[in-house]
Amino acid sequence: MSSSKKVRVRFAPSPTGGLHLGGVRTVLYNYLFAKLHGGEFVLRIEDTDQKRFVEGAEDYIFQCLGWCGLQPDESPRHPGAYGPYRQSERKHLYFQYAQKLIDDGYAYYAFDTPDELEEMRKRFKTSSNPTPQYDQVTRMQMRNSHSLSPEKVTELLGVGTPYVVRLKMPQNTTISMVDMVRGEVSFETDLVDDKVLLKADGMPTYHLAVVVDDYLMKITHAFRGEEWLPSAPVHLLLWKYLGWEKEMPQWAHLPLILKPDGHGKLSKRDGERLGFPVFAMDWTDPNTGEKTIGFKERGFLPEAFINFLALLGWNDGTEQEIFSLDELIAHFSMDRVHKGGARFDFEKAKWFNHQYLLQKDNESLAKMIQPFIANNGFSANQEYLVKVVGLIKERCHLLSDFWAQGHFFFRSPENIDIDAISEKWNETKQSFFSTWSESLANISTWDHQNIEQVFTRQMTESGLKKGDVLLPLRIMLVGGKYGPGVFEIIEMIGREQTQQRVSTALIKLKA
RNA sequence: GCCGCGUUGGUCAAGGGGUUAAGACGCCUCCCUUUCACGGAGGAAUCACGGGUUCGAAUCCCGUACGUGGUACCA
Repeated sequence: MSSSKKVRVRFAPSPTGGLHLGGVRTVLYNYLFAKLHGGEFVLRIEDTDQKRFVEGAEDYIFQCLGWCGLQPDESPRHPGAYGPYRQSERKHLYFQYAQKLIDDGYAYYAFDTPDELEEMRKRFKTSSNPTPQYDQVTRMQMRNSHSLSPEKVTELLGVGTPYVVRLKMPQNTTISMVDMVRGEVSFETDLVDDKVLLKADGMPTYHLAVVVDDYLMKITHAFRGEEWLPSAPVHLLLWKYLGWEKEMPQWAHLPLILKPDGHGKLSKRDGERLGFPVFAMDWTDPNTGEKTIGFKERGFLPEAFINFLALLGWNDGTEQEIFSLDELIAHFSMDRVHKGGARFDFEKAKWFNHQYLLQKDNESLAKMIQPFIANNGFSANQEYLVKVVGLIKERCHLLSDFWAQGHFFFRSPENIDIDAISEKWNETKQSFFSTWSESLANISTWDHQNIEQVFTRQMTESGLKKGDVLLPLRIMLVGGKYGPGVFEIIEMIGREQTQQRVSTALIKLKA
């Protein structure tokens, strides 16, 4: 490890939409690594593709990082000494490096239009080579500063012909590197194409930008998704050609997060299909108006979300699964990151959240569920909510579950599972409930112990057993076979609500 | 197609020549609770396949299969 240099890592998203869970995990690993080594975590915005710019996406990224508690040390909003932090604002920096590569013979001008490229791919396409590349075999048949005479090139440049700059891949060379998670990996240059470095609009592609920026920003460790591994040789070559080989960061290509079922990388469509979030927070596409739900709004605690993500592809070798952020920092190491992709498991994610929910005190939980109750059109004071939380939290996995598990604390149940009691219903029960309900008016001390005592006495007098009446009572009150103790519910919802719900049910049962 | 990377129960995974192959989620059974959940006790379930190397392979090597990623003037 480069011991002398201060550790600097970066997360470099392109602001094109919601922040994917895999992106958050990449941020997390960057963050953990940086903090563990007393380094700096920088956020750089990769907005070199102006066609894909999405309004609000950058702001959204900041919000997500804020919610997760993974604040960058340097970013467009808190610039350090290496700004600007948006590639679009760094546009002027890249040309000189492209020029240097051309001057040194490592890159060249290419004048081919998009149509010509398409034509080439069509022309060389065979069944054994379905996607022909712009490479050493096709290079000389295209219009570029290798195939054209110097005079022609000068002329084309002179009249302002649009051009791109391409990297000239060397022949018959093996390029290898040591990846922090995979060990040594190698590539044959003959199989890599001449990547575009500078686009016709003067913007760099990712390939040039990532190298130039990582160099200029003194990045020491570069972590990214495994999908980048195939283009690693391009980047390796660039570091070398630009003469910065000794400054090159150490790479780590992180395993992908895969769909829970079927094939491929997890996408937001899977979330919609299977009913779970994929983005960190709600994201509304400003162009289509399409809204995608986030972990936050679905009821996750950020600590749980982070903890779950950390363990998806990494573990510290012990049996510990619950880690605070500080513990994660202390225990994290890149060489314990898995090589293989991990399937996303929403059930496990919910389990983590449940663990964190249980750790929270009722006061703070009550505050947190406030918006979820409000979403359903109800509200309650903090004191009441604290009690509700205390009664139902162990049966909630997500903050949003508090409504499903406790809606009856706020209103009469919309539906009553009458079938569950009607079969064994009889006149004795009917009259017992009727008189008991009325007698509620006489209870002086309104607490669940007392209510239960009275209930039990009357029940016995009527010749009934708990098994006969407890379930019916529960269903009258909450609507179904779930929830905390019935007498605690009665204490909470009060005399009138109880009487009302019982009488409503009694009418239905009689009919 | 080609190239890269990968492969331990359904899922996350420990284990890196000799283990009864951990643990967690989920699932099932039982206990607790006359609901559900929590909690407790159990259970089913795994080294992709084929060849080597070795006294001995989940562990090392080779091949195959499968998965996954890439193959853009997108990142």
